[in-house]
Parts: sequence; structure tokens; C-alpha cells
Amino acid sequence: MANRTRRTVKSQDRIPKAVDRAMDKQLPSNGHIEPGISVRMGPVEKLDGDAPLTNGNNNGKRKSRGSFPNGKTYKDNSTSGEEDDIPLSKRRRTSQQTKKVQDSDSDMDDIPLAVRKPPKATAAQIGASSDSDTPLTERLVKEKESIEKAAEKTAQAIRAKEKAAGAKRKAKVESDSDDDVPLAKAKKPKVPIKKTANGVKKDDSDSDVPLKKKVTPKKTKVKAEPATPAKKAKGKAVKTEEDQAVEDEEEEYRWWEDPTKGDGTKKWNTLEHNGVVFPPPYEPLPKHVKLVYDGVPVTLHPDAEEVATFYGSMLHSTVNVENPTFNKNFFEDFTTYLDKTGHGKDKAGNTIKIKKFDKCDFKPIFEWFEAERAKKKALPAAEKKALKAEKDAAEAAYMFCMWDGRKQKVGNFRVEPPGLFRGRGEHPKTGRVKKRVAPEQVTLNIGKEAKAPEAPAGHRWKEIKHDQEGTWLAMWQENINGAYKYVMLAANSDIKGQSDYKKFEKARELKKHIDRIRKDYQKDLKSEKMADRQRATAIYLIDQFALRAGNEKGEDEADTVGCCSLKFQHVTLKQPNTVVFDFLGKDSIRFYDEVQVDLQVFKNLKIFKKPPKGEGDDIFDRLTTSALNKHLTSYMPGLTAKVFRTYNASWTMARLLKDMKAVGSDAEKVAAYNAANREVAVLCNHKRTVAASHAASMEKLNERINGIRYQVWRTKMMMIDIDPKIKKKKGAEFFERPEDLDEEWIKKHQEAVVEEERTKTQKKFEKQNEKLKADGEKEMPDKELKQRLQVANDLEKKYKKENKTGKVEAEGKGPTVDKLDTKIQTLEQRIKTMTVQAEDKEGNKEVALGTSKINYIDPRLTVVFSKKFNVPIEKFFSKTLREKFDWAIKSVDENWEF
DNA sequence: CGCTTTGATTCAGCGGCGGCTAC
DNA sequence: CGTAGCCGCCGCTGAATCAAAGC
Repeated sequence: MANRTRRTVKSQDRIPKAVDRAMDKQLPSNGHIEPGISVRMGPVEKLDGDAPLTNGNNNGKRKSRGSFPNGKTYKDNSTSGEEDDIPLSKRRRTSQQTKKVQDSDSDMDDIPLAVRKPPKATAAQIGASSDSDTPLTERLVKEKESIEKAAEKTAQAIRAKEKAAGAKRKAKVESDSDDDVPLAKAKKPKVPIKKTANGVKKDDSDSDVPLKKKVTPKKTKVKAEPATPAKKAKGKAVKTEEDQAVEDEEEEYRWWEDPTKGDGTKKWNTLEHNGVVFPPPYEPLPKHVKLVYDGVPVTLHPDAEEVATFYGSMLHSTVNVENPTFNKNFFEDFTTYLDKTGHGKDKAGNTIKIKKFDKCDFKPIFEWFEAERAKKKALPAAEKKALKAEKDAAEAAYMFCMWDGRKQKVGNFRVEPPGLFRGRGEHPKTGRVKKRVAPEQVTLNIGKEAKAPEAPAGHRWKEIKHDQEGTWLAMWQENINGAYKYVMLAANSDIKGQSDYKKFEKARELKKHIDRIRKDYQKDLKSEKMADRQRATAIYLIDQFALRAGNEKGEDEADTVGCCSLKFQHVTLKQPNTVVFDFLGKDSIRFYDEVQVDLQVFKNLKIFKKPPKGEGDDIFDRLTTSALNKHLTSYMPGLTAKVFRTYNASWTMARLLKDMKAVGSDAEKVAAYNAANREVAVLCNHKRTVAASHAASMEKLNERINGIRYQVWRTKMMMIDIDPKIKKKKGAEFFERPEDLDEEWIKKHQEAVVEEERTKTQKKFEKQNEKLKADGEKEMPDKELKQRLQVANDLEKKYKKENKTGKVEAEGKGPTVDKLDTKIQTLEQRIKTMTVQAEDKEGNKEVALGTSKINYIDPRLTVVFSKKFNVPIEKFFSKTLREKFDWAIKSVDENWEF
């Protein structure tokens, strides 16, 4: 399906008045308009840009996912100030609301930096970091919790930094009106590094080369220039350590607010760590386990055998093993290993040439791995524990590093093990062999004064760097895509926390500019200049629907898109103003949404899709992500498309939490919070594949509910058994059996209940006998079992009788109508709880809440909610999340606002 | 390049349940 | 004999880990 052909149909530079007018009349011949007009849509009168942001979903159920493209609508109805009466779930953002929030927040946006106290190092800490004689390992192990670190610099560094960033951006070529940059200027990189769209447009006549696909050879320029001013700034403001020691005692070091950290220039002064952990070396298969080729077991060189095990150990993974690309890529790579190491030998020592994938039988290898897996699983708990302890001890030295004298957790200190590359979606390279990484490929980044860890015996590192502008500890290049892999600190480290803080502060900063930005793009939606109009339209989509920027992608990557890279076929237009998005986004996750947009946006999209454009052509052929981001940066330093996602997500969450009423139990408050979380996740299109077990577990849950409903009915019947007059008193309706619980269902249900009772009895009997046997006592006779099974039999009989007579004998001792009434209440309550649970589960089956919680929702919102509603933060943040968001938990009171 | 964002996979711990024991 | 309380097992959920993909 993937249409990878890049065509060069390009929009005209200017939009002729005639075209504009024609579009106003909505000539059906243009731009792939679907005729179907939704009946529920009223006339749209407004063009003021306050289309809803969030999903006005009904009851939290999103029906528009997958193949049910309906239910989710973005009706552009009124924005009268009556929003307070609209139920939460139906609320949409309006520009008024935005404004309100902004105004009320304006006085609390930022504490002046000057007011904040810079941290200082304590004497103890100074001692620690300068103590380079003690081995790091030893110190790390003893190290309790080191204190604040030395801080330098000031807001100047930031400003210098931002200037630098500005210079970098300037380096990009882009002028919206410039169609004629000579092709020659667009140099191709020698190495296939990541492409950077630079906005150079190609000639109209050249229809084989994609419009946006130029790469700027900018590397050197970008790095060298900006570094200078930044460096200067940082050099001058270093505090003395004494100063710091003094201040430290006064108040806790609010490291996340320290502008010197994580701001682009020097990230650390001293850095000590122990390097990385390599995966264990390959252990050849035992002699009796071999790849079978054409019926013959073959002995492979260990290197080739290892590759064979990569495949052999994943035979259960049908998504891979049944994917032709995967198999083709794997076998191609496997063959090169075989060619290099010599092909296999049979028992007699004859060479067996492995030529056909279809003749390879990896089953024996698979089974061996399965057996090993099972063996490991069956290990006694104590042994498992010992094994784990051993591993932990071996890795302890790598788990932490010393960063400016503070002990910090390292994130991914394990070098990625070799295997088969999977990739996501239809990745062209799926199945390729991901090679084992040797120390010779690994570059370390570490303090100059620190003692670099030794490479494993017999090896050396590729390089030892002292790059204080990098936050990584180690790095290597991976062989599939040539991407760089970095070892960095864990999410709860100072450096990550600070960068997190800055991210959300940046999003909050956007509040101050959003009105102007929206006003501008509303205006530019009508610009005569095609480039401007496309840009405005793109920003509209990013702002309203939380699309990603959408960089161009290469032929050797999965074919996914974002806003700027949307293609003709990804957007369908339905009169008068409905837009249907259907494309694969990041990670090949489907983005499907049917929305209503401003008429001008609708019209623009129509123009952008105008013939001769067709399948495969860019909708935004005059726009690149860099041009877009460059434009955004002019509003606010550091503003890019991505910031809108953070802003919109947090803003949405803030609005939902703000309007929430503090009622009910903790559980109810948590449920309400989760519902808001879910709305944000839906906004960001964070999906997960429905678990294989979902349908079954749903079925089970529903059956349990029905079982209880059946009990309710039976209990009602018991009332009649006790007091026949009750039927009149309560009305016949009360005693009617729910329709869906028909006779067929009841029969089945009864059988299942009886059967369950039987197996339970049987199991218990067997277990007891086993025990008796083990104790050397006499086992119980089968007669005993029979007797016990009588309970089940009686139950069966009772049901039969009930079915026949239509009556239910009252159960329990001394049953009364009152007692039964109470029982029904209890049962009804359980049904209610379970029904909510079931709905929740169903609604959540394809929504991933975690991603937005971890990356998009300002954690301070959660902290405020927790404080305001008096629900422990533990109910919202797991231990790791609490650590990651330590800065947020410590920094706000319940009056803080996003 | 270097960092954040992302969903899948793997792992661990929690809660429910039945059984057993002590009273 | 009935019952409260504790223990161990099991299934499941949520947390941690992992590595790819995006900007």
C-alpha cells in the first residue's frame, strides 16, 4: 500500500484569485471531495478559529478508532460563554478560555531568576569530587547521597545559548517565495546521515526528485559558530565553592531551576563513571542441537550459528517469522555470515551449502531455547534470587555515576545485545542482523580528571572523550541504520529533571504567545502566497489536532508521516468542512480522525490537493518542518511544533482537573483523574495494540457480571417462594428475568457452574491425596471423592428442578424477604462496580495512558490535584515516576497553575 | 548528533482465594 | 464445631526495561 513514489507536483507560488474564488464555490471537481455530507452537521458560520481541540467524546468512548470511522466529531457549534454548564466530557477549548487562563496566570509565570539562590557545594562534597584517589566503584558503593554541586553561571549563559541557537537556525536555507534555488546548491551528504530537510526547493521541471529532499551540509558550521558566545558566558560566572557551601545550608538546592544545568553549553564539570556492561559472549549450542538443512543436521561456525539462534529462538513470534521481508533480510544476512565463515558441515564433515531459506529448519534450535527457558523458569525461588543477586552485584558499579560530585543513576548502561532488527511497522530493514557491539566501537565520555574505566580484557575503547557539552556517558554506532546509541542518565537524574522542567516551562511560555500565533495563522490562511498559506494551515492542524511536525523520511525507513509530510491520500475532504485524517504516524501508529475545521482551512486543503496532484504527492509541498519551526521560533525562542503538543496536552489536563469537583472517595477521584489522563492520551493519539487476551478477559468479566445478574433474579424468585404475595406488591416487572439471560444462556451457565464445582472438588481431592501419600499415610478411596462430588450433583439437580418448575427454593438459613432484599442490594452494587470496571477496561483497551503521563502532562498539575483533593501522590505516580518528578513534587503548592 | 518520545516486552508484586491452624 | 487469622498459590495488572523512531 505504501506509496513510496515521491512526486514533484508542486503548487503554484501564488494563489490566483480565480482559484480562491472557485474554491469558495466549492467546485466539486477539485481536490478529492467526498460527496457524503453528514446530516448532523449544521451550517457552519464561524470562521474564527476556535475549533475544538479536544475530543468531544461521548462517555469517554472513542469510536472513531480502527475501522469505525464515526462517532468522533468536532462540531463547531457555539462558543457562547456558557461553558460552565456543559459537561466536562463535552467541553471544548475556545479561544476565550485560552485567554482567560492566560490572563489569570500572567502573574505567576516565572519567579525571577535573581530571587533564586544559587546552590553551593558543601565541604563534604568538594572533598568527594576531588577525591580521585579512591576508586569510583568504591566510592559509589559507599556514597550515601552527595550534596549539591557547584554551580556556575547565570542567565547570561542562557541568553548566549539562545543566541547560539538562533544562529544555528539561521543556517537553514528557506525562503517561502524562493522557488528557484539552483539544484546545485543542495548538496548530498556522502554518508547517509539523517536527512535534514532544509527547504531548498527543486525545479518544477525535475519530476523525479522529491521536493523536500535536500540535505544541508551544515554540521561544521552549526557547531562551531554558536559555541563561541556561549562559552564566554559560561566562563565568567563560576561561583566559589565556599559561597555554595554557605548557601546550601540555608535551603535545599532546587537543582531543576538551576539555569546553569542542561541549558546547552557545559553540562558538567566533573564526571566519573564505570563505563558500560557488555552482553555475555555467545555460548555455542550443545552438540546435539543443530540447524537442519534439507533434512541434514549441520554444524556451523559459531558466528553463523549465533545468527541462526537469533532466528531460531523466535519461531513463536509469528509476526516476524511470517513476514517475507523479515525472512528475506534475515536470510540475506545469514548467508553473508555463512559465506564468510564457511558453510555448515554434516556429520561426515562434508560441506553443506545453505542456499535456500525454505530448506532451513530451525525447530531444533527453537525447542532447545524453549527448554532452557522452561528450565530457568522452573528454578527454585531461592536459586532465582541468588542468580539475581549475583547479577545485581556485578552491575552495581555501573548503575551510578558521579556527576559534578552528585551520585546519579545511569539509565541504559547495558550495551544492546545482538539480535535481529525488528523495527516498527513495515520497516524495509526488518530481519537484518543487528551485530554485537565490540568495545572498539564504543566511545566513552568522561571527566578529564576521572580515571576512565578499563576496556574488557584484550580490548580497548574506540575513544575517550571529555565532551562537557554532552550529557552522554558512552556512545556507539549501530549497524542497521547507522544510528548512534547513547548511554545516558536515568529519568530521575538532575540533568533529565532539569530538562523536563525546562520543557514544561517552555510550554507554559507558549501561553503568552498563543493568541498572537493563532491570530496570525488565521490571517495567513488567506495569504496569497502559497508557502504562507500552507504554513498557516499546517500550524492550524498542529495546534488544533496535536499532529507531529512530520519530517521527510527516507526510502529505507518505514513509511510514516506527520503534518508537513502528509500526502494526498492521507486527507479526505467532505463537504462542507469535514476532514478525515487517515495515516500512519510515528511508530506506524494509525492516526484516524474525522474532524471539522474552519471553512478557510477546508478550502485551503482543497487547493493543496488540487490536480494535478494525486496519490503520493505532498499536501504541503511548499513547506518543510524546518521552515515551519523557523517561523515558530520567531514568536518565541525555542518554539517548535513539538511544543504545541506539550502545551495542548498540559493545557487540556489543566482544564479538566480544574473543573473537577472534589467529591467521593479516593478511588473515585483517581478514576476522574484517569479519565482526564485518557482524554489527553486520545488527543495525542497514544495507542496500544489491543492485548491478545483482551477479548477473552472481557468475556470472562461479562460472564461474571451476568452470573451475578442471574443470582439477582434467582434471589427475587426466592422471595416469591417465601411470600407469594410479594409478586403483586413489587409488581411483576420486578421479577422478570433479564431478556439476554435466556434459557439457552442459563443452561450453559448452570453447566459451567456445576462443572467448576466438580473440578474444584476433584482437584482438592487429588491434592489432599498427594499430601497423604507424601506423609506416608493412606490415600482416601474413590468412594470419598464420589461422596464429595455429590455437592455438585445436588446443585445440578437443583438447577434442573428450577428450570422445570420455574420456581426457586429459598436458600440460606432463616431466609426472609428482608434478608433477600439486602442480598439483592449487595449484588446490585457489585454489578455496578464491575460494569464500570468493564466499561473502563473496554474504553482503555487501545489507549496508552503512560506516554502522556510521562512526557506530556506537566507533573505539577498532578501534584496540585493531589494536594487540592487530598489524595496521596502515590495514587498517581509510581515510585519511579515520583523519583522522575521529584522536582515537581517539591516545587509547587496547591495554588500553582499551568 | 544528541536528546525526547514511543509502544512492546518482560518482570515483579499485588490482591483474591482457598486451605490450614489455632483458639 | 465454628471462626478468625495467616500463608501460599495463581492470575493479572501495572511497573520496569528495552530499543526504535521522532525531532
